[in-house]
Amino acid sequence: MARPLSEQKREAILEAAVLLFARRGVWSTPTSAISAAARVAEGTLFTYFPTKEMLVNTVYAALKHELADALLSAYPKAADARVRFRHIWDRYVQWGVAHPEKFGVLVQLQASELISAESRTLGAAEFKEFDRLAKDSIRKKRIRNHPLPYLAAVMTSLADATIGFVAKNRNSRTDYGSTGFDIFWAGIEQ
Amino acid sequence: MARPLSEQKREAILEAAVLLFARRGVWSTPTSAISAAARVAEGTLFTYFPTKEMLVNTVYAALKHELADALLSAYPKAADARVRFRHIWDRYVQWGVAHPEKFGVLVQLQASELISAESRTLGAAEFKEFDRLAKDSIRKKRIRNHPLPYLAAVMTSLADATIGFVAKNRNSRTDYGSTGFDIFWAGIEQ
Amino acid sequence: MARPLSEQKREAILEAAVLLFARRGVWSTPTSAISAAARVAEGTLFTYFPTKEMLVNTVYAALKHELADALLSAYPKAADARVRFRHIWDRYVQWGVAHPEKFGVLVQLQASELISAESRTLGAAEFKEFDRLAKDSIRKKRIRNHPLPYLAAVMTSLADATIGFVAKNRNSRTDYGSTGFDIFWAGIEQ
Amino acid sequence: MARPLSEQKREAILEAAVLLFARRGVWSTPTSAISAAARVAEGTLFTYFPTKEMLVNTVYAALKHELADALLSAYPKAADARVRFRHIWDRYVQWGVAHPEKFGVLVQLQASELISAESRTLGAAEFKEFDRLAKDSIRKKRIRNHPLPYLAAVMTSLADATIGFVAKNRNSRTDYGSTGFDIFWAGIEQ
DNA sequence: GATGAATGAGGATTCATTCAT
DNA sequence: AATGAATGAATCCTCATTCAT
Repeated sequence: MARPLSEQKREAILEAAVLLFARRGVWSTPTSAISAAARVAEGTLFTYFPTKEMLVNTVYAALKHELADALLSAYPKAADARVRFRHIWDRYVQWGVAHPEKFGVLVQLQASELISAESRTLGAAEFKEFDRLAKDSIRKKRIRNHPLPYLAAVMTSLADATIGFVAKNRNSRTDYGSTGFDIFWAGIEQ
Repeated sequence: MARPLSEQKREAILEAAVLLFARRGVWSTPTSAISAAARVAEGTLFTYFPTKEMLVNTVYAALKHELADALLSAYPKAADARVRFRHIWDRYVQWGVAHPEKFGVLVQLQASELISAESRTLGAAEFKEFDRLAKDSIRKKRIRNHPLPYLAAVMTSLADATIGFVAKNRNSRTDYGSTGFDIFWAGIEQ
Repeated sequence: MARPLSEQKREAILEAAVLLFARRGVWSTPTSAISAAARVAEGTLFTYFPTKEMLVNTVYAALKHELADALLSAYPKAADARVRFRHIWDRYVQWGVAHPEKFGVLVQLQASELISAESRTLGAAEFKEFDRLAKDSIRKKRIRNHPLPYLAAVMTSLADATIGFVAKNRNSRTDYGSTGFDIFWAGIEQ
Repeated sequence: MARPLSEQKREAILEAAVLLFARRGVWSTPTSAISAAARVAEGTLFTYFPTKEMLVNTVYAALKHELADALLSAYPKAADARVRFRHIWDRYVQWGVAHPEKFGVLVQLQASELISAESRTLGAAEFKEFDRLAKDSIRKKRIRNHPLPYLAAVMTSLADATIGFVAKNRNSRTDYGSTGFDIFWAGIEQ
């Protein structure tokens, strides 16, 4: 048998891509820079990702997945709706603040025509726990009745906007994380 | 004597740029495509905009300005805070829905590393009426006290998220425009 | 008005291409080598020939045309059929011997999948004087009746084979040029 | 102990190469495509043929050999010169018509700079029966006296040209195979 | 100022070949 | 010997920008 594909190299490429995308922008980072940063030959990148576009979409999927994962650790399944929303909100914002490059790349990719419709659909599907929570809360009349995708968009956009403020105002009077959630919750609660 | 720069050509270039940026993405539209679409020679573009980056930033500024302008037409200066917020919200959303290419480009540019910090600052400054309204409303205790830039970000991000839903669901039951504003208002009112 | 396309540069590129194709083979000569040899920037080549394939097909057409032209100078229109055939034969062989690179490239291209069907058709059309002569000779029963394209192929292939021998045996006893024609004529005369 | 080289794999690679060379051209077929078609690993190809060039030359030699072989089956050693020439001619043309891919590749390689002088010499040597026949016929004054290599070239080039016409005009009035031989024979007979 | 040809650095891939398994 | 991942030089072409006309 030949050398097996190395998960380690794949990861290195993915990580290097995120880092460079964050620093220089997706379109301004050549694949050669990525392979160099990953300490891999230029050609090797293409044995793991057949095109740059595929690499970019994989980066997107990976980040979405990581973010979705972060939302669920220690998720208080049984708690009150507000508590659960707050948990998700907090994790979301914390992840963005803790991983500014990753978060920046996610935002960049969100707006990019490089991400296929399929990738977007798959990315959205990662957040099914949010959907469950929202549906449950609507049924229990804790929040007003809105289409689930819109609710998700509202939370995401608010959180995205919030992350920047938290990051840039760490020692300000205002706790943007809490403030943001309060706005969000007041906006949707019944 | 030298011919003076033609405002008409400048406009043609700018319009062509917006159209093509919307269709193909900023990075995937060569300046040559823009000059062709504007019916202008390749070199001419550079007598109006010394670099592509400058052109992009000018496009950004122009769109920001146009949007800001749209918010103010028939602005009910004397009306109640909620009415005025609603006016701005509606105009914002309407503009986005009515000019999908322009709106799309704005979103793209927002997330792009091509837009200089200066451009962003200038862009934000266009919305001083919003700031005035917000400050006034806080003083009058119609809305809770939040830093003005954050309030602006909250409204913008919510409206941005809303525009997509309005555009894609024109004949759905849900009136995303109103729904969105209700959420926004409930979120910030005192 | 801007700089006009330079016929001189076009020629230089074409000539450089022929030379390098002859030396290194079509597939082994990078466009960069051609532009360098033509003392032109790499990009310039592509303003004259949009793709390498187009360049190759143009080279082919140019050589075919040059060869066809050579056949006709001082063509004895009124002479006897044999004399006219001999004229064409001689000119063909002489051209091949006098321009070994060009001839070599033509042979190479003949066998290449880079030459489009269209190019081949156009190339064949250059030799209409031969067709006229052949048709006339058949009518006058100077040569046997064969389909014109086949007759052309017979002459061409024989001449092609002959050229190599003439070139490599300049001072041999055998005059391959005459010998070849004798074989050709004996083969087709009535 | 090491596994011995497998004649079967060698053949598979050679056959795959011919097929792909015919379809896509020698230069446009990557070795990886050949190994894939031969159901062999990419690296394996190189244990049988150290370089692509070697592989190509081997393909050439194999085809030349196969063709030469075809000429001799049921060769009428004792028959009249014309009959023997006709036999060789017919077999040659038939082989080309019956194996269009192989024939096409041979033509391609003939014109290619990939084939070493040595390969060409060895290839020519395969046709010694033709030389014997020619020498004999000259001595017996059945054909005119020409250098043997030139005679071979004349026949080969005529036959090559003929094969294309036979292949493309299977149900035409003209029997290009016979016609071609008649031309050839009339050209060389004494 | 307007034009569009000229420039050449840059970039995503490809591919023959090597080498670890 | 067989495998197929790893390598990196090489290639065609693009495109922002310059410059001759």
